[in-house]
Amino acid sequence: MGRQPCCDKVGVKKGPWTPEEDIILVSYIQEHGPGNWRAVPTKTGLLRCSKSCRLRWTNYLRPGIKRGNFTENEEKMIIHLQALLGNRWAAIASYLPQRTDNDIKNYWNTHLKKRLKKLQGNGSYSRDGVSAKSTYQISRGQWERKLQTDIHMAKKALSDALSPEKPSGSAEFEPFNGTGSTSYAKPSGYASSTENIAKLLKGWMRNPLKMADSSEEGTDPIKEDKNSKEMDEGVQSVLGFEPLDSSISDISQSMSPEASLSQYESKPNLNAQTQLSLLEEWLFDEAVNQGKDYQLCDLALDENVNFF
DNA sequence: AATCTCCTCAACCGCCGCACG
DNA sequence: ACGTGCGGCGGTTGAGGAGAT
Repeated sequence: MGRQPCCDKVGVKKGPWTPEEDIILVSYIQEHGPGNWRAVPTKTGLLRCSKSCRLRWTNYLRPGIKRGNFTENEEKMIIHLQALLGNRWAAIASYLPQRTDNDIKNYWNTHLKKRLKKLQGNGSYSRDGVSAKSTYQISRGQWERKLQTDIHMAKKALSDALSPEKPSGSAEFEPFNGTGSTSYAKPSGYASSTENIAKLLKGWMRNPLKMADSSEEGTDPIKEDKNSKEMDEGVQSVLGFEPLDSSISDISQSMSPEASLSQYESKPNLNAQTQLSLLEEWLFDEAVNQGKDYQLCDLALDENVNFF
């Protein structure tokens, strides 16, 4: 009596999702929220495995996802974090809230790994991808422990902030439950985002080529929507600064509260009680050296808790 | 213009950990 | 304490696109 398969292998559709399927899934999640994936195929009539539904949502349809065109800072963060954490893509993705673990994994495998290999050949990088000039006294084990502490503290701070007994200004952005393990309260921000996706998909159905083109150009139609503006404003209110330029904006967007909160079970964020720790300071060192992201780094330093 | 090769990335597979009864 | 089921994660695959010949 082995484990029941997650889905019947017979009659389950595989392969690329169609816009129609996306709409069905998005509509369902808009109404019920993400979670209880096992019920999704039966409730929606989708001939898809529950895992496939979850994956499609988390990697593609979820609001706040940024696609394509990794910025230089994102690349550096990925390289640093990969060196630090290894192939723990979900953990790495927790520091790039707008990127999915799948995206980061793909980007690493297709771009960064090769590039680092080349650089290693030139002697610019050490074996594990960390710049050779950076000799860190702190062991990887210590970093990992501290990272876990960071995440734990962020989770605790967030759950404190969001608990109904302790209303807080930082709870301005209601989380939606990415894990589906608890009941779902539909926040307005999330709902409007999902509406946007539904609109997007409707547009896609009407004019698939045009939509495909725009996505290929790296333009995220969702960003064009007013919800995106709301997100930005939210980011600014949380971060307490206005992005100076596109690179700053990139980072602030990567710290989007919606995206962060959507995975708040595992993602640290820049909430009032959530500190950017030495890790983040370290990650942004190079950007700071390039004269970028001063404000974000300052924030990191201000909020920093000294663990050592 | 046709064919081949390489690259990208969405999606699948299987394992693992956790929650729950 | 144990078994079961679900969700999550990382590795891998393969279809389709882009570029080279």
